[in-house]
Amino acid sequence: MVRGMAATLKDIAEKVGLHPATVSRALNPRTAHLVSPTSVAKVRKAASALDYVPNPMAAGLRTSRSHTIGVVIPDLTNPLFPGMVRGIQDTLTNAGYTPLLVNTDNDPLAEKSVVASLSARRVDGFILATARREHPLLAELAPKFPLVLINRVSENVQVSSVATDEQNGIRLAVEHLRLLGHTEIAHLAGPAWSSTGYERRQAFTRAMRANGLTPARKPSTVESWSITAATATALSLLEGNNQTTALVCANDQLALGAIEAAKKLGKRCPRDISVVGYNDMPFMDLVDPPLTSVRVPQHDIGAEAARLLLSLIAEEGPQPIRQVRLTPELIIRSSTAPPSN
Amino acid sequence: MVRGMAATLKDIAEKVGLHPATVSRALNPRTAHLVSPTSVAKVRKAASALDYVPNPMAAGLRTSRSHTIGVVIPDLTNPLFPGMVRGIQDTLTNAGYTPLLVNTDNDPLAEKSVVASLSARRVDGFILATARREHPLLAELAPKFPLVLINRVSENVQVSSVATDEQNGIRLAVEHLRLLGHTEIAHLAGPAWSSTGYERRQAFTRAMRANGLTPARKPSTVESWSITAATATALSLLEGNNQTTALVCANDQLALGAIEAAKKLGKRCPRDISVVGYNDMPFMDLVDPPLTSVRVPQHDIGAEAARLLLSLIAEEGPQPIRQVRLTPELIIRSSTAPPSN
DNA sequence: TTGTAAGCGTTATCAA
DNA sequence: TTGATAACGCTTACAA
Repeated sequence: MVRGMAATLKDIAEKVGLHPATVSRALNPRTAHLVSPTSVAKVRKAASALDYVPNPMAAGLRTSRSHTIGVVIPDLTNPLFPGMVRGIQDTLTNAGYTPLLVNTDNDPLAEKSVVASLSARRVDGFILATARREHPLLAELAPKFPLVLINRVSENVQVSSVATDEQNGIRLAVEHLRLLGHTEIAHLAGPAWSSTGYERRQAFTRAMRANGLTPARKPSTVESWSITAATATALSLLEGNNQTTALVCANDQLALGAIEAAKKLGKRCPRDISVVGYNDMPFMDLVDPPLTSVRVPQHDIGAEAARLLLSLIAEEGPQPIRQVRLTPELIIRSSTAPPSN
Repeated sequence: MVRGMAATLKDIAEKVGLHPATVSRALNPRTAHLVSPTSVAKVRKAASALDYVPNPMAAGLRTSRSHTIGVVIPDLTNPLFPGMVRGIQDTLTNAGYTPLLVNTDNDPLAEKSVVASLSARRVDGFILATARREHPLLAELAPKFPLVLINRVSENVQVSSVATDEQNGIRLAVEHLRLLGHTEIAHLAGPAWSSTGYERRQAFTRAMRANGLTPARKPSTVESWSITAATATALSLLEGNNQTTALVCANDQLALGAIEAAKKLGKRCPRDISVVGYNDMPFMDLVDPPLTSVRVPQHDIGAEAARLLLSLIAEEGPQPIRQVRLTPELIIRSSTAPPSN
């Protein structure tokens, strides 16, 4: 078949001597029962003989559903996201939906523009993995679209979400360090504008208290989720500080930066300083030293978010709010050890 | 504005007292010159007042162009791809196109089905990053769609492509090792079904000859692009083999597997064996030891492929074939050193 | 410069 | 059980 010449309902109708409307009904599982079995069979045969594929633009124009989902993430090259995106893709594709993936680079302006272009494409819903705590778009989007947040929850607006239990994850890290014998534990926190940065910082304070510990010092906040920024902040945290023996980091990039800083200061990880990361991105088992990290189930988060969104889309009437929390797991490797002094 | 109530051309037409067709012309940059400047101004104002966004399904149905591009990759969670995909996304989005991303997991059946679903969506073209040498779909797709291959070229079918110069990349690796003093150099080759595996293997033989060297032994072929498979193959390559002092690996995963195998055998990298990777994926500077690798410009490949595809789409008449080769670069780190004996 | 009218391929309503 | 018809929102000859 030549491009631009795909078979249509009309072609099938002519071939089998039925009306296009009947053919449409026969081919649509939801309406096929309205058509006589004989006709359905004939239509199906003709359809496959003609290599018929329904035109989603025509169907969408008529039904105003695109079977398309906007997936908004900060940055695909951040190794945290590919796993989640695949979870989303696998689930949506199975259900006959197509994800439209965009990046915001955590820039609110860029986010506004990509979300606008997704609305223009008439997506049927959104999965948002953007991490800013301030999120004006959310209030704007939530009433208009089925919506699921991943890897974070909303503080103000009532929206559905799939995230890990940060309290629990950070608690696992703190407990692990306490059990190793650490008491002087500090937190390398993520950016204050970031929802995970904020949540994990609070979780740290709480987990320390729950373990009967006092933080070695006020958490140091890294200005962006990057290794280089983390190195700089960790440098000033660790320099001339022989008290702190362990560091709970708000994600793996920060942990890598902390290890880098320790190396620069002539400290050895884990001998002089234990470091725990968060997310357990790919290859964290191969860095030097292999990183102890709180694993978040990336594929599962994505898959669960997609399932949840599809159920919201299927929902009649007002959108229910569902908040799913998945359980993180501590992966113990070689960046943590008992304190040496 | 409430969901499902977006403004249409007709709404604007009523507001400004013109016909919808005129409004359409005024809003379309390609036809705006046919409309009086006064009308254009009025229409533009009304359009933005009503938050008008064109409905791509309606436009697409009429023009049979979806402004959508199918992007087919093996697996998004392979760190080689996110950079390329972002290059594609950034370029396509700027041009008003939306990429539709799918994974094949290198399974020909899965590939067939995802490509079918993309055709069903009426994509305007394809970017294919699938790596199998046997590729029946290619011959089928090429006559029907504008098409660009990335990270590989086609052996049989004439299609456009953007890839790095594998000859050159492998040559950089071999020369680097020779300059360090290695003469007993072996190749850990990628799967034979894979086009890069095949190309790099050939390139290795040629580069050795060009450097006046004889390969330490016949290349060992790894059955899949995975670290574990590579570990197994490298184990049997290195075990009881004290002759080989350097390994050129067909990609970074294989290099990581080779290092793992060396460790298991009590060999130290780079002291006992030098290892070179290919691709220079993210974090290869942080593994142990930091990996010397041939860097391929991931973002550039994606961006260039998108630009090329857009130019093919704009082309009238038969599709020209353009083969772009980008230059790789050797990143020297600590997995290579002079031979110690 | 603008209006008219037809049609892209589908689905939903109504009638037979 | 099937057919006729209209409509979704847009573009594009063609006519005025």
